Amino acid sequence: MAYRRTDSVAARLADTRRHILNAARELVADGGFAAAQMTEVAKKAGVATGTLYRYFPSKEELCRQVFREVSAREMNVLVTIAQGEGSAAERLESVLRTFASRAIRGRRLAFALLAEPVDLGLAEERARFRRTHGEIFATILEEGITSGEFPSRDVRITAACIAGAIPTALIGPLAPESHELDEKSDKVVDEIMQFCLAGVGLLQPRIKMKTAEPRIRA
Amino acid sequence: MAYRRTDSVAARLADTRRHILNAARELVADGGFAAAQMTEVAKKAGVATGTLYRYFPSKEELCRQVFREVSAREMNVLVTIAQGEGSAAERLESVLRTFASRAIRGRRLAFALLAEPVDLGLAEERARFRRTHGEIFATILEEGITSGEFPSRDVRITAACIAGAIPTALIGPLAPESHELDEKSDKVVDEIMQFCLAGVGLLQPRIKMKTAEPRIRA
DNA sequence: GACAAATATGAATCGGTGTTCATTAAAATT
DNA sequence: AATTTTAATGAACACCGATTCATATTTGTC
Repeated sequence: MAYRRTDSVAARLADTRRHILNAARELVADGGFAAAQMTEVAKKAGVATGTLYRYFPSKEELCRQVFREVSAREMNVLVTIAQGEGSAAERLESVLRTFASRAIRGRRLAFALLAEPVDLGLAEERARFRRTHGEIFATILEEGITSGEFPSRDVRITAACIAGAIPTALIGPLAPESHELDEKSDKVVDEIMQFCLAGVGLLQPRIKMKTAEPRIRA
Repeated sequence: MAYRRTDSVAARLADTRRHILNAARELVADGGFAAAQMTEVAKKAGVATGTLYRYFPSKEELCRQVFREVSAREMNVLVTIAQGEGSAAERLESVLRTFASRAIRGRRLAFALLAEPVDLGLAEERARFRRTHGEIFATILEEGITSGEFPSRDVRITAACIAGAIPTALIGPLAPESHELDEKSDKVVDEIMQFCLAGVGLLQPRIKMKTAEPRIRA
């Protein structure tokens, strides 16, 4: 009779796969994707390099997977807020603040996702990531326009502007070394939000300065 | 007696150097920096690969030089406008429109400068490029705030927002293949400007829709 | 024209990483 | 226990473009 994959084996395989992904993510989290070399990933995961290729067809796919997992977490947070309670303006405000302040907290990872020089494959994932951000913003904008909270605009373009403005404004401060943000971060976030909210044409951009920071861990 | 470099030789050397830079720039202009391989540059410039290394210490330096030349041209255009006649609001408007519409015209080159995945060395040049954009915007903003045209803001952060918003909003459309812009470009530019001008808090953002396009070639 | 110095050449080399694969170990079936 | 199938190993390999360097050519002096 032929060989049959036992549950316990399947579990161990899944476990190894997780280990590999976690190892890769940790490397990325403190050295960027540049630090995610196959040898290092293998070492950190406690497997041989060849083993990596039993779980992922190539380095590119492994990295993409890491990118997707990390970015999916961020996007879920934003989507939850975007689809939650409150007026469009309130939700936009909350989404923007969350985006920015989470990026600041998870600096290195955020830098890797948003700004680190990466190769073609990852650049593609990054583009997807940006596009999704844009869609989240665009949805809220549409609702806000419908409800009369915002003036009429091309929501795609406006959303793209927001999706570009936030990371760029954060990048100087986001650079792996800079600790400049540890004190001024609130101010930076407020300033960015003011720009974006005014940009969409929100008429009373009174920013709630004392909103509690999002409590989900990075 | 010792050898002495003749004028005619000096001229020829300078000429070769130019040829190399031009060849590289042309490759970048229609294939991005990825297409600027030393072999290709040499072929296009009509010299041997080894010769390249008599003029530039490394590929990185050659590419940086190309980046600087191309970006300097763009920045000069913007600086000229920024330091020109008119109210801060008018100049900001003009700078933004020029930035965006020039990027659209020189699509491939703009994409290479602003968005193409590049290696560390070029990423550094790109960061410098962005920073300079920011400074140009920031200067105008400061003047506008002083003159009372804009509300008071942190000009560095606001400028960074603008410097990020424009390229990102253009990127989808800027991607090498997309011809989507050939028709809609005016609309896209207007929409981006509306966002940015509103973002800085310009109170009457009546955009001059019929401003002549800048006439300097890309 | 002869000699020396500078310049150009391009095939061969090098370097760094991702990937492979012959071999070994582990797990499942009879 | 023997046999077969799957999983893991890691040293060797492959790749690919940047870089080098021994050689040839051109230019400058006497």
